[in-house]
Amino acid sequence: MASVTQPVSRRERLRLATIDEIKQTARDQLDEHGAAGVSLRAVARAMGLTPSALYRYFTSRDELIAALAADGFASLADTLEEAFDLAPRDNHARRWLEVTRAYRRWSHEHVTEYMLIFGTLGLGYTPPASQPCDGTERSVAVLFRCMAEAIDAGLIDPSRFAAELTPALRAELEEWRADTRNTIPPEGLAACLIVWTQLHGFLSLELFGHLPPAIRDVGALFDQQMLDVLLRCGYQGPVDFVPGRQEHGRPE
Amino acid sequence: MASVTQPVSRRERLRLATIDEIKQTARDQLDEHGAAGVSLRAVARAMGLTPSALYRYFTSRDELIAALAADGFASLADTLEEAFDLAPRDNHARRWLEVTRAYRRWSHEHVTEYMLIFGTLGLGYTPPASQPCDGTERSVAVLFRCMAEAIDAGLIDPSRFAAELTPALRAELEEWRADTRNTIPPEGLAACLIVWTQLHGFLSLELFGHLPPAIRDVGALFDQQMLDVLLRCGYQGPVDFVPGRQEHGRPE
DNA sequence: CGTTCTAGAGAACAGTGTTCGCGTACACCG
DNA sequence: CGGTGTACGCGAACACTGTTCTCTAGAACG
Repeated sequence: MASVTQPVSRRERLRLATIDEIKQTARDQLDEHGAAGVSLRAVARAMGLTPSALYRYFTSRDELIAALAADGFASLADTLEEAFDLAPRDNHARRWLEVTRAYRRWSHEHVTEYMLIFGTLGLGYTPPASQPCDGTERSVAVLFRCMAEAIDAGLIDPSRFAAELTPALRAELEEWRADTRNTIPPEGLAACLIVWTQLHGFLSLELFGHLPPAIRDVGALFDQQMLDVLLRCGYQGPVDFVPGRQEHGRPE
Repeated sequence: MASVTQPVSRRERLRLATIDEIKQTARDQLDEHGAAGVSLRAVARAMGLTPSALYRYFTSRDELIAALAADGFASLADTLEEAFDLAPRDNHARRWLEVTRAYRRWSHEHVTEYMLIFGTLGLGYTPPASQPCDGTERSVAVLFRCMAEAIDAGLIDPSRFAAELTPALRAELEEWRADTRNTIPPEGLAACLIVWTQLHGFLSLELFGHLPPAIRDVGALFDQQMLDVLLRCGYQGPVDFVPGRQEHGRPE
């Protein structure tokens, strides 16, 4: 959270402060009027500045919004890491549920930022190459750590995926493993991708309003899917369904 | 595709023609510059019209874009229904694969429209209530029909979901079944929601560039996940993995 | 034929992102 | 401490945008 050292002069510190103020003001507008409603002029107005003054800190509006998205992803990663550390280490299903619930909670508390990250960015066009903005990798890393430790503990046996993977796909998963320097076998990575897909798919449908309106207890459905996907990945430890009350029904 | 009858006067026909021309011009801009890059003035310019003239046909820019989204959804529904009808009726896994592949193909051929539908709509803010714009229901209906027929054929036994559903959740699923007038039991609807989540989650991650770059053969991963989710829902019929070449690796 | 109404033009307003040139006050260095 | 450079902010300007008026030519209808 806090910066590591203070290698900055007073000048630099003020500069970083104004950058933060700009981003915070923009975030407020983001929450109020959505991604398209973030206006440089409005930000400047709220700060008592001239529009052109903002160009000392961001070269364009798109860069500002990209910075917001990067910050959002980092915030999500922080939340996930915290949830991971707080969750019980011995109950892998429970920890998985806690982490994914934290994910969902974050997405509800930062709807616009979530849409900024996972929806079209509100920018002119979508950035084709996913810049691995650090937050991305950290976030998925937490999810994958849940899987990896469950595998290591012998509670998940992803060997059933072996038959489903083509040789080429297996090779690419191996390559990916080498890139990210983790120790999960290709079958485990396939499992990781499945749970990550399921998690993201659910929240995406929920936040964009595509879940059936009859479902009011969305949290219960979420828990069901998150625990079910774990079971379907070969998890063999104890699972307590209907665990604890869910705080969030529907957003708003 | 074609209109049912011709209850329109000549005047009305011309009007519909210009509406179509406006939408097509806007679609071109959508593909080129993204959702945020659709400009009423540019559309008017391309058509040799005055900006204000467009307001005879759409009350605002947002309404134009909403119309584009609705059309997109309808187009997706058409594609899915066609794929469903063309697929073999006896091999449910195969049909499921064909339908989901058609879904993916459509999303690749209509990236911007997909993002318009499932990402933030490029509008000022996201419409909180998902207006059931007909295309939505038709699209998911096709997916659910795949499941329903597999259940009816005795090839899917979703009873294992029974233990995962809370009583409240089960009641809401019953309610939803009554709303949509289908015959799928609550456990089957839970299965439907899982496959729908998995499918949408995958495409959303892929299109927004969040899949690991090492995966080049995205189509193979897609097939694997789509068949796997079917198995995880209790499908017990024959499944042939590595079925046929996939035409699409990565978009672009 | 006369009336009605519609498609479109054209101007105007408020707002936007972005660029450029000009001061000025502050941080740094000799 | 005094001079100097530079980062900062201002203000005007340009080229856009969505949207709303008023007004007119012309087609459709009775």
